[in-house]
Amino acid sequence: MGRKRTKSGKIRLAEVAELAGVSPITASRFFRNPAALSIAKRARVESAAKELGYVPNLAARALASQRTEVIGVLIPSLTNNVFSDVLRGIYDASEGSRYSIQLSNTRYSILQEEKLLRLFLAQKPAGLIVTGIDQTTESQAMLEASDCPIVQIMEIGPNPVDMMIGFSHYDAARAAIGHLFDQGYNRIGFVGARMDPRVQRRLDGYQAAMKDAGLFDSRLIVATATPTSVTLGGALFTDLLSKAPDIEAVFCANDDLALGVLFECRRREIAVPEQIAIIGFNDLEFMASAVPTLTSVRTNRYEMGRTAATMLIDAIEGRRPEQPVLDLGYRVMERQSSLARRSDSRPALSGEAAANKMVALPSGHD
Amino acid sequence: MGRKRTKSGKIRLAEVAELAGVSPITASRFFRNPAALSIAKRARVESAAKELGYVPNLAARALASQRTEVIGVLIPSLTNNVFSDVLRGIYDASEGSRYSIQLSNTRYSILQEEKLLRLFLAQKPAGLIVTGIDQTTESQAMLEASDCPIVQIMEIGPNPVDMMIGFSHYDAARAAIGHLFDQGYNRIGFVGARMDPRVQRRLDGYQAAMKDAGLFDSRLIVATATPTSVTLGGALFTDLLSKAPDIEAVFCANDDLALGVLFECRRREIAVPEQIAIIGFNDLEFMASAVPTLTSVRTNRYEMGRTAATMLIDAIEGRRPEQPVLDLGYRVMERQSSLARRSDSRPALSGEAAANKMVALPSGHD
DNA sequence: GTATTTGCTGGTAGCGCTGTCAACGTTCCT
DNA sequence: AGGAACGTTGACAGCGCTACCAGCAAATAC
Repeated sequence: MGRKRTKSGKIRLAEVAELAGVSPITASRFFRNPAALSIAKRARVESAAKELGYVPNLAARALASQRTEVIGVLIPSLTNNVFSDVLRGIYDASEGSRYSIQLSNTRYSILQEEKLLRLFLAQKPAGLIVTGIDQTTESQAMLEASDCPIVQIMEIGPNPVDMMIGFSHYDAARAAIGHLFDQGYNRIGFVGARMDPRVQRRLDGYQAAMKDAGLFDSRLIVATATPTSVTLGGALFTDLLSKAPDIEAVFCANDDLALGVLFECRRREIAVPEQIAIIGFNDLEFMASAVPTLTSVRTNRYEMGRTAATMLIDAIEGRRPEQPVLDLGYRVMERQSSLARRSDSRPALSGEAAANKMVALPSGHD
Repeated sequence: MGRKRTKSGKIRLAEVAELAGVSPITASRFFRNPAALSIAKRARVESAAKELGYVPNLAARALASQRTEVIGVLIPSLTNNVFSDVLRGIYDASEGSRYSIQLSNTRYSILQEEKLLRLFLAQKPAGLIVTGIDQTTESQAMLEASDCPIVQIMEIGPNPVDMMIGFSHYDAARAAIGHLFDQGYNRIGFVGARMDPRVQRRLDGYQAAMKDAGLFDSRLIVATATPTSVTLGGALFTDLLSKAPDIEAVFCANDDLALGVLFECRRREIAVPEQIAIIGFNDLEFMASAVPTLTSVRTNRYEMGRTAATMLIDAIEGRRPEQPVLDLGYRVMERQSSLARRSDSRPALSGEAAANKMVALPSGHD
């Protein structure tokens, strides 16, 4: 027990090295690149570390190596369950790796994002995951100047800072409206909340589709900056009904709103889809078990987070992806709430399986 | 521009000190305890730091001071929206403070929790937030031995490691069942998923209430270890119906299950609450706008997270709370889905406001 | 007026680890 | 056999900051 001089037996790399009978630097290498050691020493260091319960001091490592093993993640909201799926993917992918996640919330403010970015970058993160493509020019410049890999998630656009993974919200919205057209609905309302850039692009897609079909009418649009909720869905739908009582279908910018619309229909005894069809966005779990089951645009959020983190870690470790921009696409999950119109027979409440026809995959964008 | 020798103009504390005309140590003090400086130097250092855009190197600080400004948070799940509310509270409270949040996911495994705890503790966090009171004895020992403040969240129990904030799931479940008794329901089923310790204690509360009333019947209980979902709610309810077709009400261990039960009732054309009453747990946002509106037990998750982080930061900075164990209570939000039974008149679909009667607040526990 | 306290400032010496480079022994090649 | 190439190891010198203690001036006490 005379090995360590510090009180309370602090285990440093030096202690491990001493027990293993090697120099500290060799022990250090064991943790960073075990392959560089001979088999014998590798085993000796390993068992010494285990015996002493050695845990490396990350601060010292970061200071000495001039880099951290932190992946910074900037997302606009913790409330929105869309992001909790993405986060789950990110955390899952980071688990087992040496990297730890540092999460910050921009609250949908690109100025706040810029501030946080400056803070993050100063700590020399190993990599960065940022949401969306609407950074300030200042943020843009900082990201360009930084020497760590960066992944932009949630959507794809023309000028990736580095890597990018997401899908086209514009195309996805067009596909949703296209599906409703196919099913025979023409007078389609739009209900949106929060109206962040991605929701805005969904609105753009909706508008373009409606205009192309010669069906555009501004009275069909209800949008608010208020954060989304199920209750709000009901309220906005009520609004929409008063502006356009003759609507045949509603495209909801997210599933919470769609559920609110469904409940409001039930409250008003409006039959879905016979009187009004509903389509949501994101395909949260509950959509498939609602009554009627609710059509939605599936977005691969968990996979997006997971792939983003995996790509990032690969890039950090020098394995740059051959494809820096990944379009994860979307998929219109057709369910009862958007069954074909003007069929005289009441639609049977059958299972959804048969109705899950794939309408679009990778959004063949840019 | 000949000030700094390092390439690319790295700004260290020394640069700031030089520009301000003070020693590095004085500059250092400015950031840790400005009050210790004379007014004049304080201003000089401040403007020098701003001019150079100085950002402290956290790794160096941590290494030199032997402590970090990291608050470790251990939660069992990122999927469960209960935790996203708690997390939002934690992040909100940490914002503006000097502390950053380090989140890890135990996946409902106390062994995983133990492993993560060891990792965290080795980095000397400023404080720790852990979920629940069911740590392994080893974890318990590590927590006791650690010298940083610790808050246990989500529930309260007899032996706090340090601080504790939550409520009694047992009492809350009893209150839910008590409410159903009051409304005239006797044959009450239990539907639970995941069955983590807190859900288990809700089940215990349910069982105790039923036994006390002489109404216990094991066929009334459907519980599974499967993670919760709306769809699962429907499936478990189907199970329950087959085991006990004569049930009058269902207590769902969480709101997702409750929504699934509601949809399943609709699918089977079972009138709620006329044929079967429903009560959920957590009072997620959608409960109040479902049709019928769904009764639930409100738990103050955001406040719990926020208060936990605030208490922790206070404790870190030496302001220990006078009350180390905080019971945040719960509240049965009475809504249409549990309207009084055997009233011959169909219950009117009135607003919920009047029905929001407080049944219980702080759970007067230990 | 001297002794003591207080407030502010600076010097020195690391915190625990890793980057760089040199040196060693071994194997392989010509 | 001699030299090059490789694989493996270690010495040294910091990374940027802060703990500790000493020093100095101004304020207070006697």
